[in-house]
Amino acid sequence: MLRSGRWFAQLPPDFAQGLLAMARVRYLQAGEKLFLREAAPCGLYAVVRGTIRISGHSGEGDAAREAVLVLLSPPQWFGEISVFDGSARTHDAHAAEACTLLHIPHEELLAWLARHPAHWRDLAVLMADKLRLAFVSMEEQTVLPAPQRLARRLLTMALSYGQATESDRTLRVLAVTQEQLALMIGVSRQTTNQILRDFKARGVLQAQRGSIELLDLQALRAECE
Amino acid sequence: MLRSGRWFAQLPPDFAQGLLAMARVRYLQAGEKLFLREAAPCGLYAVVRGTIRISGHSGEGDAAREAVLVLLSPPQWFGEISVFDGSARTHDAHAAEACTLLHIPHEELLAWLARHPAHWRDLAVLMADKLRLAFVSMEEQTVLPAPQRLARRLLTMALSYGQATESDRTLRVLAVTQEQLALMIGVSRQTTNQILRDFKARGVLQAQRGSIELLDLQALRAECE
DNA sequence: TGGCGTCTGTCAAGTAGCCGACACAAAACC
DNA sequence: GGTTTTGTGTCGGCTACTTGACAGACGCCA
Repeated sequence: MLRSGRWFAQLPPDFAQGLLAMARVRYLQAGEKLFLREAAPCGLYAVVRGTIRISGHSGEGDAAREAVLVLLSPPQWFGEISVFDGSARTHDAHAAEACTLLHIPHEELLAWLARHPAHWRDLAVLMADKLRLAFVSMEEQTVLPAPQRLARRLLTMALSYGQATESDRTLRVLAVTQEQLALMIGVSRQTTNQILRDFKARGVLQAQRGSIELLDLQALRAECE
Repeated sequence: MLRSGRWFAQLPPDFAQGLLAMARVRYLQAGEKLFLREAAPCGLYAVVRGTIRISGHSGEGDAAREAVLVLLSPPQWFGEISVFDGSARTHDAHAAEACTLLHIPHEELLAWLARHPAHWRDLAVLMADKLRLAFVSMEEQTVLPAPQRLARRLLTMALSYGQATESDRTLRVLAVTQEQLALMIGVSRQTTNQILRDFKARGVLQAQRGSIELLDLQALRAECE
């Protein structure tokens, strides 16, 4: 399963083995929290089953506006920033649904890397991938209107944010509510609903309760303009 | 000068020395290009004097919409993503004004790091800083209205995107046109102008042709809400 | 089985920010 | 020195999106 992820598949075998040897399996129930913003580094994670929601809450108190950064599904790895700089977590991580994770504890990983320093670079490649994605996403956010943003986000999610190696591993059904989708692309739920209705009318996708089924990836790509 | 940057100042001395030993000085005229999106990796850079504009152009042809990602001033380092993954550049880099840069060539840097693999981590910390900034920026972009976004961006630029170590090194005058500012925060030039007028009326800042002078950082912080 | 909470669909009213247009000033270029 | 270019200030009309409100549908749980 993990081997289907682009990053993990391209790791040197000894690093991949090392990671697996240090890994502990961790189960989360739907809604359970993994860590919160400002928390101390606790290591690296991989999603094996289920979905993790990475989000940030900006407004304090009752006027709290939440922004969902990303929904991580297998075989995504995450949590590496804190491994590098030892600083606090940037976001909250919650289980969007029941999850199975691999957890590589912080101290153990540091100790291992101290013995194999060349592999710092391999771990950094994971961060480089994310930085590239972040740049693309920032640019889209500033220049594209909502419908294109939504189309692109759906496409990116279907391709597991670029981590799916084989094209046949694209997800046809995305487990996401319209509300979460709205928070990701930064528009209201109502607008998201309108755009989806539009796409549905053109046979691009179909909406079920709590999930979206992509019917025509080619058409979706066309919607991105 | 470089030592006033947070990242460089915290580097282990041998890495800092190594970087300087490999560095070549490079001069750019205003408007000259350094590299373009899709270009092959050419190494790591540091701004010593002047300003580099990092931007992306999305629309092809005449309907080209440009998004300015960031304006880099001393003592910023950039270009490290391609060093890690060897892939193409994510953005265009142009000299916004006449610049002096340090350039550490790609192959040379790789060779040096091969001899000192533990320093891959130190270089990665630079990327970690940027990823944190990118996350914050993405969140702001989705949840905050334009005036707050503008206020925060001005503040971040004044603090050299978190790379200024001493607080007295904050820039009071930002060399940026309203057009560029608009492209950075993703609103029209007209709207940017309105918001600036508002800030000016409250004594937060003062606008000259091609630059903005921050008069009251505390008040600016208040505008961020 | 019924009840409640969450997700979805849709409307009407309000508004933030866009676009095109134009005037003016400072700089740059002969 | 005059001409052109580039940046700034400002207006009015228009659209996309927001907010708030409500109703129906599905799923979970007592």
